[in-house]
Amino acid sequence: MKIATWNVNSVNARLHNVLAWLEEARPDVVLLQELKTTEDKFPRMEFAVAGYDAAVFGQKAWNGVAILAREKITAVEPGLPGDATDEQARYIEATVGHQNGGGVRVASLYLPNGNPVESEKYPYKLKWMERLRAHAARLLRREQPFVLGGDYNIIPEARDCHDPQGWADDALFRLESRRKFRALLNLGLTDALRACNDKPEQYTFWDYQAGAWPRNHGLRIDHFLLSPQATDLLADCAVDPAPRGADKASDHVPVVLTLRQPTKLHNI
DNA sequence: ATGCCCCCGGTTCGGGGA
Repeated sequence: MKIATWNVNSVNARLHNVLAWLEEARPDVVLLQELKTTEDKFPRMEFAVAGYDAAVFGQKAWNGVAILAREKITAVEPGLPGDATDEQARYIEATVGHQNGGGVRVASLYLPNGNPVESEKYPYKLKWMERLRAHAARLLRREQPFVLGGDYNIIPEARDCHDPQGWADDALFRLESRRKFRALLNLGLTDALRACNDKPEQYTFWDYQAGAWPRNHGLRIDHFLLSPQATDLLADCAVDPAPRGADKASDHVPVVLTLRQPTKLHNI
């Protein structure tokens, strides 16, 4: 099963880029972030024609997350638990396939940016990360495969940034943010890319400004975190930088996770 | 130190992104 995550920076502005990539990469599941539209304006029909069912948690102009899948999507839960007053559409979770026979629980998440750090946006980011940790802890008690994929807005380590010193005080890289990310890993979750690939410059984002893409001034901020049961199925995880070079590109590129079928485990 | 670029809503500029 191929699962991709991609912050598309407006699903309607990016529709042709996304459809072209789906046809080429043919993932089974796609976790989308930054839809920048409401559910009624989501291009559901265009994705259906391409072979994908969709679960959408949208919002006018900002945020918005979705799950696309070739298989049936069930048990959809929009919103991250832990704060009934949170109106930002940044989390959607669902089951793809049959949970008891090769299916997997997946979440598409768009973690708050948190800049500027002296504003109320930074404590909102940190609290959101605490809510994510509490929710992940509950999911772990099910002892089943799950995948938390999305734009985490966290640079985990210096090798994941073109200029670590320049980003030292930024909400994406300051120690307080990275400590919260490590707390997620410390639950027993696995950063899938780093389980497969130890190389630097595995960037997933390049700013539109200042020639960041041609200069390769990137960040690795889009991640897949896997439960132990999903990690046991991990076959591969890799960034696909090619879409960043297209016309009208998103500033993020897809990360692709490949899981083995769980039934294969019985033959080991 | 700031803006560069790109998207949205809603009008030709402001807010937000990272």
